[in-house]
Amino acid sequence: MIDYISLKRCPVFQGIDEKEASLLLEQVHYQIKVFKKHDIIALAGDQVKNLYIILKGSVSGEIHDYSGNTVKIEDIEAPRPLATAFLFGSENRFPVTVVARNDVTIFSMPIDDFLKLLHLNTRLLKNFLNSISSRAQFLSRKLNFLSIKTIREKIANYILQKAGDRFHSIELKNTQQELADLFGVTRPSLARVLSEMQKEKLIIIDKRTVTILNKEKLNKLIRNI
Amino acid sequence: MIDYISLKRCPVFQGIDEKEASLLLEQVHYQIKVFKKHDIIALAGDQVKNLYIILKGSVSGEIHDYSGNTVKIEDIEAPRPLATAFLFGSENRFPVTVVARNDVTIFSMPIDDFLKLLHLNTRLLKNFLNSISSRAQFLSRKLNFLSIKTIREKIANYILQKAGDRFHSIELKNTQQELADLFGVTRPSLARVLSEMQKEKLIIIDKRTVTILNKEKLNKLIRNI
DNA sequence: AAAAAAATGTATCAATTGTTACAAATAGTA
DNA sequence: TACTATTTGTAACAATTGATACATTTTTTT
Repeated sequence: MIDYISLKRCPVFQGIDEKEASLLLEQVHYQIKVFKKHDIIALAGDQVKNLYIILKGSVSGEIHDYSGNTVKIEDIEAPRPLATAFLFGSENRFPVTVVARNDVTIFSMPIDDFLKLLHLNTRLLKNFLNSISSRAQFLSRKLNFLSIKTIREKIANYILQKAGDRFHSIELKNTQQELADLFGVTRPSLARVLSEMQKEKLIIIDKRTVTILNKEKLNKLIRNI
Repeated sequence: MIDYISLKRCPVFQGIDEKEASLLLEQVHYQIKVFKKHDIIALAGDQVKNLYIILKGSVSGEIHDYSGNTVKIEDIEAPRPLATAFLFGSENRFPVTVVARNDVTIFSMPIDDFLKLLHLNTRLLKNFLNSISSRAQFLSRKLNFLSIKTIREKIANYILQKAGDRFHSIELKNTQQELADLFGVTRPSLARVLSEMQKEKLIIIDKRTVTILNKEKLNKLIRNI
């Protein structure tokens, strides 16, 4: 029997208690798979035939370049599910190669069994729909952000979003280089615009602290008035 | 009673025959709404309270930059559903403004009723999961596309994707303005780059037909070699 | 505390794209 | 066909960003 403590931490199983879960899991097939560091869990292009949930450890999603170089796309840690947005849909294949970053334990259940569970339990269905929707929403927000054209607007957007409604200053957790990557611009370009915005007294930057001097103008910037 | 012919063409209702469908639809509430060209169907930020399926016509999903610029994200045509990925999830709001591109008829059903249907019918559930997944997959591809920086690369990418492996020429279905919106650039800029690429004998454009002259170079462009 | 590494500020010049404007070509319609 | 609206081609100039380089500051390591 599976250790349900890890599983219920996963968003998909939230709000379902152990008794209910064990009743559900009795009716379907599932496996617990163990991988060691650097093991390949799935290859890019492989069909996704199972729901995977990482119970322990973390994996890395990688793309292998034409010249054999490896580009890391993202890390996924327990207790997150894997590639839920690719379980169904027209192209249900792994978009990346999944590699174990350390010792990894994975809960695996065939799609059809999972579908059965979704039918048996409303909470599970709602959870899963929420999970997959949130993923799409995340992508959509990313898309919105990328469609902002000028660096200045991106900065305003980023700062105001971080600041929320209440605060005058925010603490940056990233280096300029990381921010620049996030914005999809070069580091010197970002620094230049930050510096301009300081000269215009929109913000003050002191080390990693950004203080908002003129919230109105920042807002107008976003709205491009 | 609704004309089921349009509805069953929608991926969500695929494989469900008229008898079955009418039995299902009897148990829930739904509406048919009609819009004219340029009507706003939903504003970005509006809560998604209903499942929408386009029965007739087509709509455009747009981000309105505050300076009045419009970035078209995509066109959705009958019989596709609308914003399915935003029915659930933490932020169930329209990510884009939805505008009618012509005379549009839309089928609308409250979320709770729809959830009820998902429980009643496995095929429907599977269809819906497929739909929402495809959506996430689409967004993911879109994100990749938007992260391409130069117009030249975007064009190469677009043309090669349209062309697939076999053909030497493709037929554009969009005006330059629509393409430019899709790319998130201005129309003259797009035209300029297209013209340059013609001069460099990468492509030939005759009216709406684009002929690929140098596939290798186009490929290299994408891969940034 | 000293040395090394990383991050930041800034400058210059090149490349790309935006803005605006207008003529030419094409498509749509009476 | 003739007229109109839409689409396309192109040009000149402005604005933004990229690329590169290097000094300075800050952080991390020894």
